[in-house]
Amino acid sequence: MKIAQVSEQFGISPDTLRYYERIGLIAPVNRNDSGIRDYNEGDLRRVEFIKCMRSAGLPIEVLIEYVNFVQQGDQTIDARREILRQQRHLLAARIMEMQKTLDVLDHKIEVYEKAVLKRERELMHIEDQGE
Amino acid sequence: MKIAQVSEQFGISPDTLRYYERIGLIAPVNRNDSGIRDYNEGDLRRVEFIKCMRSAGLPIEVLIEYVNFVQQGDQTIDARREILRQQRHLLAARIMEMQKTLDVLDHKIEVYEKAVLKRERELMHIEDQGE
DNA sequence: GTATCATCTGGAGTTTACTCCAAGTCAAGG
DNA sequence: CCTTGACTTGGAGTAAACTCCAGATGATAC
Repeated sequence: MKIAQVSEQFGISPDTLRYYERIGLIAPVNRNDSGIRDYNEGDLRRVEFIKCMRSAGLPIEVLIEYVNFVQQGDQTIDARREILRQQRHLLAARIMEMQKTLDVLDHKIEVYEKAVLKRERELMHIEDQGE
Repeated sequence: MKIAQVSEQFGISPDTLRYYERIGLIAPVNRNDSGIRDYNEGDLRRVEFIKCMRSAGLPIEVLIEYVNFVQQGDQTIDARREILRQQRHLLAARIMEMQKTLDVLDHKIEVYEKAVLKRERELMHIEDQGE
């Protein structure tokens, strides 16, 4: 699969895909005879994983460390699991914080809606008086 | 309340607090005779609100627009509510995306834990044979 | 009264994560 | 054969949000 299609499929620009490869976030992708990237299934799975993690805000640096460990084989399983655990922890905390903010927003929106209703009632009142 | 205490209370550096004021994210804070900031209750509430919104990732630009509307008084209530609604929508979407990633992480961690158990069982097996 | 400390300002520097660009190569269509 | 278009590279540029700094000032501790 060529880079344009991968870009399409995951909503990541070709520039970003090449950038990820350059910095070692995605292992080097196979090329065809003329040096053009041809993503295989493994590449696609890796891209999808990175897309998922990045969309939740996991830092590139941490992900590079993780994929480096993956490439070093089974003796790094403990280290990898620790990275994932730590990131899971941070992510859960961020979700909770965002949920709090969501509640605050909901409350504020509600207040604004009441304010609008109140103003509308007042306007009607003025019209009533006007009639 | 002086800037160092505010910084302490909200976990925002003095530099950031001054920066927020400079860019109009927080209204100018009152100063004492020697020109030093003295945050009053209103200031503190505004700082807390900004802290909350920023911690959930709402862009500074949007928040500046919002606080500008607040300063323009009641005729901007509709606009303000619309900003909050839109940001609420975006935030909810981000939370859902992060929740998905959290699930993926949990699954991967579980797999790693099984892998470790498997390896441990194998090691024990080898020891059994060794005995 | 002087040394230290917190604060002030405007401006420059940093970090993270892309994003864009120029110049070059290759394959296919007319 | 020539043009068009997708792809390549290395490197430069950008955006957002801080973060740091130098130089000045004013207050506080001894």
